[in-house]
Amino acid sequence: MAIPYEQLDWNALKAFLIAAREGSFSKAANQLGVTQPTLSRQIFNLESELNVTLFERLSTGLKLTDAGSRLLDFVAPMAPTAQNFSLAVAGLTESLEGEVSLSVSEIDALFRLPELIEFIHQQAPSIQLTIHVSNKASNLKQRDADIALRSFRPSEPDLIAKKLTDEPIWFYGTPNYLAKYGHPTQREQIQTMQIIGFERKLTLINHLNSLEWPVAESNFNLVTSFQGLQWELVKRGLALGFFPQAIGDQEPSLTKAFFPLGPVMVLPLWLVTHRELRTSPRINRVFQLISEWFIKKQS
Amino acid sequence: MAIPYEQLDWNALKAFLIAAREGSFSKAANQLGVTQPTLSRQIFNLESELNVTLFERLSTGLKLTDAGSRLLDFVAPMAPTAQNFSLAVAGLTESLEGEVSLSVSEIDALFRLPELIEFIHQQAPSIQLTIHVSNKASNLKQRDADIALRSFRPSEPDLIAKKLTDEPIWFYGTPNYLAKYGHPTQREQIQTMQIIGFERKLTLINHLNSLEWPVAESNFNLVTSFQGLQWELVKRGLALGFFPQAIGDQEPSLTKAFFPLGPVMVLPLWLVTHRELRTSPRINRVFQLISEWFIKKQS
DNA sequence: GAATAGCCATACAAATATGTATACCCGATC
DNA sequence: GATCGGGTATACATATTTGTATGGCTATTC
Repeated sequence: MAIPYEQLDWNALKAFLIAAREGSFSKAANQLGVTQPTLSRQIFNLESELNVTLFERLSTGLKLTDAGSRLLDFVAPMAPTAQNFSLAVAGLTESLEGEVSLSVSEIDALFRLPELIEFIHQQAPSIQLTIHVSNKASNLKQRDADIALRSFRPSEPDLIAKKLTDEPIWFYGTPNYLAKYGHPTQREQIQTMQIIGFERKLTLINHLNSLEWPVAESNFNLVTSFQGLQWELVKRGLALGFFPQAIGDQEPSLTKAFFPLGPVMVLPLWLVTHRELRTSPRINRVFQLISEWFIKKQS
Repeated sequence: MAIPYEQLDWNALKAFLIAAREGSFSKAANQLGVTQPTLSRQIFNLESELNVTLFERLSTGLKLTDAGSRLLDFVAPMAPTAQNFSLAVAGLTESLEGEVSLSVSEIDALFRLPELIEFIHQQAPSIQLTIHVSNKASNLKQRDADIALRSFRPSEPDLIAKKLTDEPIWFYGTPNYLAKYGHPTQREQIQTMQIIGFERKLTLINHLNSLEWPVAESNFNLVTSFQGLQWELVKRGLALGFFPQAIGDQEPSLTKAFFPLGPVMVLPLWLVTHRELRTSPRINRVFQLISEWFIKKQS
């Protein structure tokens, strides 16, 4: 009855292979990084377990038994397999080629990624980028993506995070829309205006109220979570919208509203990745390139 | 730089394989015959050594990383190899087919083996017998043969020995040769007779002297170590010869000399084998058959 | 023949691995 | 929402393995 391979001591099989190759416990022990008595005991234990004498011990070294010779042929292929595994490990940990997945919000995908991807591709052309676009927080722990841009600090202790910037978020509108309301500069003036809303608008309303913006549901007649549509509706002069300053200021048809009051809020932008940053040169490289790009953009 | 396969922990590779297959440390631990914390630590150590994260740990179990998936493909072939090895072990320890080598002296080869081999072949036809004929003691430890018939007890502690019989050794001669010397019955009468000598005849002379046979070099004018020729020369009436009683009595043309004085000496006959008797069904079987044959021959 | 080097096996002390117990997390069910 | 079952990680006690030191054997060299 054959012992299941799960129950076999694979290190003892390795020891058998090396001892047979070297013809000596002393020499094989050197190769294995153990001492001769240890190896002697390991082979003895293997022989006991298998109920087969693998070697005769001579004072001049080892002599394979017939059984030993025969079994050696069966176990020998494990060595090249293990070596191929080790080469694959080295290839994985040392190579800059391969795929890195990046998770970003819709607005970042529309306004930042074109330029950022061009930058990354110039710096590391062998890296394949896969972009996941979602406004939901990517689950990096479950490997939805390797790297994410997020506007909140990650709470998972396993993730690695770097803060890229603090982004002012302003109300933006067309000059015509703002002229229609007299170029408002007081918070109370917002009560007669429209703001593009998200799906969870009660949360948004409460949050703006806590920031002392006296808004109500009547200010949110247009609701969409798709940030690209928000952008287009604001550009058509239908309502105000919230946008990061770095993005809003790039659009000539939009201008900040309530300018003397400053930004509505400030959101952090975090670059997040999972533990593999420490072992994957590719992920590490992309992480660094994104970081550099934001630094450049701020200077 | 790839780690040499000798330095890899093959049991950890096995653990990786099984954990990936089961998708759970708890289940894999069961398969491996260890506990979950042990397996958890083993994989942690492997990840540290390889500098690669193989699994993400979820409270619902394990999720292979990209790296883990990729490396799994490289290490997977080790499992069938190990299983083939285990099957080969089982085949070796359980099979009655295969070769057994037997070492015997010339005289046994000539007079006993024909009948013994026929008996063994009838009882175990799948076993291949290889017969080594030599008057030198076979070195069983060095695997010159699996089993030996010897007229002295083995001194090597590693060998397994069974005493088959105590063989009387007689002087034999033709009736004509004995009549020529008056059918001798006194030890002194041997001084005028010829005895077939071995190559080391001084040792033989000393030994016979110690047994109170008054012989000298002049009694050994014919010397050969080839036992078959000794036999033929004695049958031609040229001299006396020493033969085991069981063999000498089978030859009608020969008769015991000095019969009232009894055998010249008594030599034991041992059946010897190496440790593999305990693990090889074939060797065990041949050992037993030989033993049985001698028992039958004596009754 | 004596000395030396190389080899394997064994006893005892030290180091390492493993098992037990426990805490925490998540998902499913009631 | 509370409970249960399944899962992983960690601390501490226990068991096992390994290293060090030593002895015995053989082959080679002087």
